[in-house]
Amino acid sequence: MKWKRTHTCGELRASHVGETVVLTGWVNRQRDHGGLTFVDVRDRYGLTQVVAEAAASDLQRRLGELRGEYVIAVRGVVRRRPQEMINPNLGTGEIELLCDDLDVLARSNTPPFPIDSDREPSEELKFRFRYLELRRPSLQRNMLLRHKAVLAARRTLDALEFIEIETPLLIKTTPEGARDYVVPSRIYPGKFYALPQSPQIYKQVLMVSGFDRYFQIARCLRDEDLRADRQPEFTQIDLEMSFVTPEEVFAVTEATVAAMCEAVGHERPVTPFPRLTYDEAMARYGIDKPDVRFGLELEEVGAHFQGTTFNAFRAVLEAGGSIQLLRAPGGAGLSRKKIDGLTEAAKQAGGRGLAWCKIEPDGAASGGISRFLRAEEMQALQRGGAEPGDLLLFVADAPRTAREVCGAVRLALAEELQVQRAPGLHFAWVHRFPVFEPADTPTGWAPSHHMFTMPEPESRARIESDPGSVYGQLYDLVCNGVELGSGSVRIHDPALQRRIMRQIGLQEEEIERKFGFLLQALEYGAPPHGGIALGLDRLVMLLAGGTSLRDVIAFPKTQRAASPMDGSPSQISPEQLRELGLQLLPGVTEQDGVEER
RNA sequence: GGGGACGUAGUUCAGUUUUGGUUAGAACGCCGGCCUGUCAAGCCGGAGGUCGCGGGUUCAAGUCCCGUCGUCCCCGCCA
Repeated sequence: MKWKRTHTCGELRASHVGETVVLTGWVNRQRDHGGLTFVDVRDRYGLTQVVAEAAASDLQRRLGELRGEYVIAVRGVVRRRPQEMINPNLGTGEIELLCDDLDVLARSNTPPFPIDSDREPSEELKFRFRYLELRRPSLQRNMLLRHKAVLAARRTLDALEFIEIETPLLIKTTPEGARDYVVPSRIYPGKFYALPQSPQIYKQVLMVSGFDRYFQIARCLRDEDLRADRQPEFTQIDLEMSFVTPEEVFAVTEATVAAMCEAVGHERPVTPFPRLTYDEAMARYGIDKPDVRFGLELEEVGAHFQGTTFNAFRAVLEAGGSIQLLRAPGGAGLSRKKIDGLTEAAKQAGGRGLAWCKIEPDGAASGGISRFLRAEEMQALQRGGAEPGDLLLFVADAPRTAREVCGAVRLALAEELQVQRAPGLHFAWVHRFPVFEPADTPTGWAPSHHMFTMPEPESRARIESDPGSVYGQLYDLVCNGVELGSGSVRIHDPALQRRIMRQIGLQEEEIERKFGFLLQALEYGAPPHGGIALGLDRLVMLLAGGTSLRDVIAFPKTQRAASPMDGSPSQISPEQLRELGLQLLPGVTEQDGVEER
């Protein structure tokens, strides 16, 4: 390099007029007018117009030879643009650089897609040329936003006396949960490490060690199928505190999240965040991660139908089921086809169907199940707020199913009606979850979150006798219907921990083999502790206004968990396999679908 | 594991169904020329195609059928 850069491409203003400066960057666009050539130089800070005039004809010829994405250094004098040539869309639009010399630092092939364009290339291309995709303004912005958010989190947690400690990536495989990514051991042929699904056990051990406020920006890996909001490797802001109640975890989390919002230019959210219990969330929204930006809340209307002659409702009520009502104001205008679409949503959510009727201008019910509705039932519904023009949707089923199905219909209905959502980010806590949920395990129960959650004291006696009624000190942070994080107060009593493990069907031998080290640690003075893990990628996605984690992760994987840029995953050599004591099953090499490039 | 959408020039797409039919188009980009105030510069000219890949039906396939690969969305899965 002939010169050192003196300013960035987003920096120069009218106040710099007259200074001789050096800019470096990529050629964004070049406009050759014959006797006058403009080159826009771009770096991550902005764009500056460089100009050469006929007076310096050789230089102008060299500028004219520049092509898109060439990397250059330009030296020149900052000059004010003529008044009518000021570009108000550009931070540097008041000035331009009158070039006196140029150094081409690197040439570039014609890029496979334009960097400076709103037109979206195919996902395939963007993956293959991820480094060029990252050069585009939207991802430049998102990466910067992510950096600022993480920095704000670190600063906040540091100020609150948290210390950042790294935990291992090569750990022991644990049962339960997601499928592990596994790493073969060379030194112990036939044995494997697992990559962590979260630093859960390590952070609990750190509490035993006396690091009473720990955090980590932790990479987590889960070998499960991908979604727009799910990558196989993702990042959590993982934190754990000793001697705490959920309230203190809430306060720390709120402070951290609020600081992150503020750091990236969002309004600081009002704290404390609203809270609702799991039961309340299920009763009002039919889901444990409610989108509270709009109403359309569920209503239990079983009581209205005690004497119903409508068989579908009567059978459900007699079996102890529930009837959930979703009232869609103005929904009477929905076509039969749209209502069928909602019924489809109900079925997809595990429901048997959707009962509905419309309220006519005169207050009478029409369509759907209207002919089964008796006068007193209609009156009860009207007292409950049903008005002319409404569409009433009913889900009758076992209580839990009825709510879940109705919750799914609620979301579909909001889409269908294009219900106005409150703008901005709406955080909320959902807490007091059941510890166990019915599952296909030897005991019929699995942890609803994870097995380290402290059951509420009053319900501990029922762990064995009535697991479904055991509530835990468990909490989720949700935002705009997205689950952002989840945490709990943990069990620090080894005996209680063993009871929970047995209740989810772990055998004594298994407990010792897989969790013996944790249980042993708990025998040596384990403080009461609790914490939370926040999905950093999802939070940043919301802050950035993106719709996919690919928008906020520099090098994400495709839906099939591959990285087309570098070609991972890839085969390993026979030597590597031999060294690890591994042999591939016949046929697996042919199944390798990753295209060589 | 299952359901759906997409794949045509360097890129984004039209053409594919209704109807298989001569030489597959557009815009942007690229290459060359002209041009002293552009900033999505303009004007003139040019090059550029394995219609993802393989097979089949047909006198004839971008178009119909089967398979396969890739990308995306969803279900299952994700303590």
